[in-house]
This record gives sequence, structure tokens and C-alpha cells, in this order.
Amino acid sequence: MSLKYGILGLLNYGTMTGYDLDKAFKSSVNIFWQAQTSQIYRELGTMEKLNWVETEVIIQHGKPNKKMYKITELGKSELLKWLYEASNKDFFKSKDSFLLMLFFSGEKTVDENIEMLKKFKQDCLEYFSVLNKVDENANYYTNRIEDDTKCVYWDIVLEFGKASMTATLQWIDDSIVRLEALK
Amino acid sequence: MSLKYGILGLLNYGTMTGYDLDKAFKSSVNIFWQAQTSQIYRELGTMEKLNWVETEVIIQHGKPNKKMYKITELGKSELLKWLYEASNKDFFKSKDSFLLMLFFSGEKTVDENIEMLKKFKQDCLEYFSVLNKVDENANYYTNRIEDDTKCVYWDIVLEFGKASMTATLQWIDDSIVRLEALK
DNA sequence: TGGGTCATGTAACCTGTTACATGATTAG
DNA sequence: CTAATCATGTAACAGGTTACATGACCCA
Repeated sequence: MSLKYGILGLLNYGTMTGYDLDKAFKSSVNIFWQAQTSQIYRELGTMEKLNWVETEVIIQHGKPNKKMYKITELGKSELLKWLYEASNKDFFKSKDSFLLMLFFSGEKTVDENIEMLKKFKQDCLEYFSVLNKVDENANYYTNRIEDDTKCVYWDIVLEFGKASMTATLQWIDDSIVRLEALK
Repeated sequence: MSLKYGILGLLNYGTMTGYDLDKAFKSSVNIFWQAQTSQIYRELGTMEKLNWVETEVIIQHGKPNKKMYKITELGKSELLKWLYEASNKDFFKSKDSFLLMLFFSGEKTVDENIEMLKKFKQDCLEYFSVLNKVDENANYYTNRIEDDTKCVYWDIVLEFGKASMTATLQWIDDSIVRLEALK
């Protein structure tokens, strides 16, 4: 359900092709929302039927033709409606197979689980550098937006990513200490 | 994909009905994995075909008959395989419509967004008390397990929930301060 | 000459959600 | 007497995932 609004939100910054949207998703919103290329094209199709977006085909030479998607007045009002009415209950409904696995890891040895957590720590550190790269990409998109106050929200969301990673790393260390004590 | 393993993990603690599994999900694993009742019954059906679980019907008087599900040897080996092979990449792929909404909230006024964050803070505090209730429920399930070291993992996972909530609350406060400064 | 980028999608499948159906017992 | 609990599911739909198809240009 939210994918439509993610697309509307990005189109609200400017007219784009499905291909551009795909890249925009993968280089920005990706940290808290992922969309497959095929999904984006499918949604754009249904959104055009709903009259939330309209298209214009641009003939190109040497490259495939472009289909530019533009948000309509109806689309913009749907976006605003969502911004005002969306609930936060999703936040408390995360599905995480890693935590599910850890929950049942009593079947493995303590040493094996310490190893697993150490591996996880490595992956978290790597992810941290991904977050910093997203920070750089941000400039590309935020430069296209006139109003400076709008960029604050981008930054706040990124800070969330960093804060939760920091908490996760601390939790990993605490958990390893706890497991070491069992040996 | 993980739902099957969540079911296997719980059945590994003891034989249960679909109804019991539903309750077990809702009172324990629920913080990081949610499953609908209908989904559990559907998965149990396919798992029986896969021979991961086997059933025994228990005739009851005054109550509907029970269909007890028991993990098979094959099921147990599939569970172990998953515990050893599952990756942690899901952890970095969370989908969060609240963060998506916040990202696009430059369309709203600063005051409206401060209000939204304050409301979110209230919901986070409420969720904290839910986590503590889960803590109490834990005793019911952990008492049924012989091996004490297995309960550590339950606790570690719960600690994650608390740690990330603490970090989230701190982030909310910081963000509100930041938005106040824009006024 | 082979891989990457540009640009569009379709098809099949799997998973998750919502709504509904049934029917008896038990506790307030 | 009414709502909750026990216990089983089905059906339809929405949303997400994986794999595949096409084809030209550009750079090394």
C-alpha cells in the first residue's frame, strides 16, 4: 500500500521515468523501503489508471524512448491525505528473520552463536558505511529541491538509521559478553 | 519463507495445535514476527505435505476436536539447517511506512510534524509496556523448557526490543529539538 | 567483443491480509 | 443472556519476489 505513496512522494519532487524512480528508490528511500523494478512499473500502471499520475512519451535517438511520469492534482491530494492520515503502527510490526533465528538458537552451541553475532557485527559495520554513502547521494536529490526545510526530514530519517545501528552494535557487544559468561 | 521455521521452532518445544501455535506466536515471537491465524493453518497444511510435521487427531467432548501437530525428524533437520544457514540480510531490509512518511513530511508544517512525533513518542512508550508484558508471558513458555541456557536467547531478543525502543525514544527527542529550532 | 548503462516491461509464483463460516461451552 | 474462548479452516485479493525478455549504445 505504501509503495504508491513512496512513488508519489518522489514524483512530487519532479517528473521522472520508471527507470529514474527505480534509481531514486535504490539510492535514497532504500534504507527503510525497498522496491523491485518490476513492482515500480506495475504500480505506475495502476496509478495511471487511478489518474494519480500522467505520462508523456519522449522520443530519443540512440537511446530507448522515455516515458515521463508526472504527478497529477489528484495524486498530490492523495499524497497529502496519506501524510496526514498514515498511522505509525507499521513501526511496531517489523518482521525480522534474524531475530527469529536467534530466538531459536538454543539448538546451537554457545560458541557457534558467539561466532554468528560476531559475523553480524561485521555486517552492521559494513551497513554503517552504506548509510554514509546514502548521505552523499542525498546531496544529489536535495539539491534539486528549492525549499531547505524539506531536507531536514531526509536528515532526520537518516539519523534514525544511524541511531538504531549504534544501539544494535551496543546490543551485540552486550549479548556476546552474556554468552561468554555461560561458557 | 521464515514462517515455516518459526512454526518448526515452536513445535520443537512441544506438540501443539494450530490454535496453540497462533497463541504462541501472538504472545511471544510477535515482537519480531507476526502471523495471521489463517496463515498458520495454511502453512501447517503445506508442511504436512512436505512431511516436516505429522498430525494426530484427539477427540474431545464438549469442545471441538484437536489436531495435534508434531515435528518430524525431517522437520527437525530442516530447522537445524535453517539455523545454521540463515543469513542476517533481512535485518537491513526493514520496510517502514512511518519513516517513509516522515521522509516526505516537508509537505506539512513544522508544527504538525512536531505534533506527529509527540504522538509517536506516546505510542513508543505504550509499546514499552507491551514488551514488559511479553516478558511475563515468557515465563509461561520458558518454564516448559528443560534446558536453562535456551532461555538466554529469548531474553537476548527481548533486550534487543528494549534497546531499540530506548534509542528510538532518544531519537524522537533529538528530532523534536531540531524541529523546534526551525521555528 | 564483452560487459555495463539506459529503458521498458511480462509472467509466474509466493506470502501476507481481510473477511467470512461454524458451533459448542463457559464465565460474568 | 451475551461475550469470550476453544478450534477449525476457506476464499479472494493485495503485495512482494524472482526470473526472464528485448535491444541499442558506449567504453575498455
